Amino acid sequence: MNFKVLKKSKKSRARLGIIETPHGVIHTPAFVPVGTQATVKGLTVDQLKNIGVESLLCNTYHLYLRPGDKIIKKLGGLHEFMNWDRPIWTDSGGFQVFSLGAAIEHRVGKVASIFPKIGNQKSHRPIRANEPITDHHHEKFARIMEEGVEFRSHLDGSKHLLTPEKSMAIQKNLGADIIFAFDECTSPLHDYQYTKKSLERTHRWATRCLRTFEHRTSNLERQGLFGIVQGGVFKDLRVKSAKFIGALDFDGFGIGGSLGKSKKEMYKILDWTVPLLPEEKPKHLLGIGSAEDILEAVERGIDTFDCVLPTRLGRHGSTLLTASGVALDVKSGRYAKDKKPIDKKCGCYACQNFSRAYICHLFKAQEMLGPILATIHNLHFMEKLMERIRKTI
RNA sequence: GGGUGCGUCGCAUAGCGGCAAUUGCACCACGCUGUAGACGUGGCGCCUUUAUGGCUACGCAGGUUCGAGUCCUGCCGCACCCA
Repeated sequence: MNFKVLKKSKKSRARLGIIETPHGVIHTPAFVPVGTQATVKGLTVDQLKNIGVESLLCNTYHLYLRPGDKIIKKLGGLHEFMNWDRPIWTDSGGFQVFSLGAAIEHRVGKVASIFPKIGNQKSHRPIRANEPITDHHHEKFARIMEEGVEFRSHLDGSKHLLTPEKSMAIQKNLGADIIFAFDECTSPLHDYQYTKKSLERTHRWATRCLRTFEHRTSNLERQGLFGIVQGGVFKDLRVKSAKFIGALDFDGFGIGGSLGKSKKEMYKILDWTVPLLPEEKPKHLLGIGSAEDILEAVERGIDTFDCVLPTRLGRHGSTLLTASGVALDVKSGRYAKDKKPIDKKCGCYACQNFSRAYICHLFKAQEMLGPILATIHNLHFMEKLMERIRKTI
C-alpha cells in the first residue's frame, strides 16, 4: 500500500490524495461503505461500481465467525469470495469489543449524543471499570483482558478469544488491502481512569500487531496496516495516543473510539490528534459518516471515512437528501402520493427511475427493492459528496 | 319453526365481578455514525390545567351488585346444526 498527497488546501488541513493498493486506487478524501459480512447489504458489486464506490470495509469478527477466515482463504480470499476486485479494508474486531461489550452495558453508541432514552435518566454518570451489570437483558458479549478479548458469539454463544495476533492472522487470511490494528473502542460513558487504562492496553496491542505483521519489501504488494488512536474525550490521552501510535511503523492511522458527547467534542478530538500524526500518511476517521461531520473532518486533515449510516438509514427507509445530510423519511405515509423523485437533482438510479410514492409503497409492502433503492440513493449521495469535496480542494 | 354459539378501540384477538381493557397487524411519530440493526423506541377513545384528572365506552334495552365487557332477562344481528 502507498499513499501520495497530491494537493493541499491553503485554507485548511484538507488535502487531496491517492491510496494505491494491490487492487487499485482510492481517491481521497473518500467515503468507504461498510460491507460487514462481505456484502454491502442489498447491493451487488455491479451496483456499487455504478455508483462509483472505489473501496469497501468488511469485518474481521463477523467473517471469522461466519463463514470463517480459513474458508475464505481457501476460496481465494475475500476479493475472490465476494467478487469485488477493488480495494477492501477490514476492521480488526476492535469495534465489537465495544458494540458487544460496553455499548450493551451502557446502552449507547460511540457518539454519545445518541444517549439512551430508557427510563427518565437525563444525564449519565461515568461508568467505572468493573462495575457490575444489574440488568440481565443487557449482559454483554465481550470480556476484555490483557491477552485479548473473550467474545461470546452473538450467533451461537460459543466462546472465542480474539487477540492482536489472532486479528492479524484472520485479516491476513481474509486478504484485505488495508487492515486495522486490534484495539478497544471505548464508550463515551467510560471515565478518565478506565479510558486511560484501556488506552495503554490498546497501545500494547498496537505493538503486538506490528510485531505479528509481515512487512515485505514492496509496499504495493502487501497489505497496509493502520494503527488506531484512542483516548476518548480526554485531551491528554488523545495527545499521548497520537504521539505513541504516530511514532510506530504503521502505513496509516485511524482515529477511533468514543468521539465525545457532541459534534464539537469530536472536532476538538481531531484538532488535538491529526496534527500530531505523520503528515505523509493517510488518516482515517473510523465510523463517522454524516455529511456535516465529513466536511468538518476533511478540513481537519482526515482522508478517509467508513460508516454504516448511509446504508443503515437506507434500509430503514430514510434517504439522504440535502448536503447537510438531512434525511427524508421516504417510508412515511406522507409520501404515499408523491410523484417526485427522492431528490430531483440526484442522478442516482433510484431518483432517475422511481417516485417517492413508489419507494414508499415498496417499504410499506416490505418489498426488498425499497431498501435497495434507498441504499443506492444514499451511497450515490455520499459518492457525490466526496467528489465535490475533492474538486473543491 | 327448534337448538347451539358468538357480537370488545380500522381489522383480528385476549378478557370469566375491580378495566379505558391484552396481543398481533395496520397506522402515526421519532431515533439510527469502525452493522447482535431490512432494526429499535414511543403513540394509537375523546377532552383538558397532561393528572394518583374528567368524560364516554366492550351490539341495544333493562336487571342483580358497593362495583358489570364479564352474571341474569328481553330484543337485534351474525354463524352453524336440526326440521
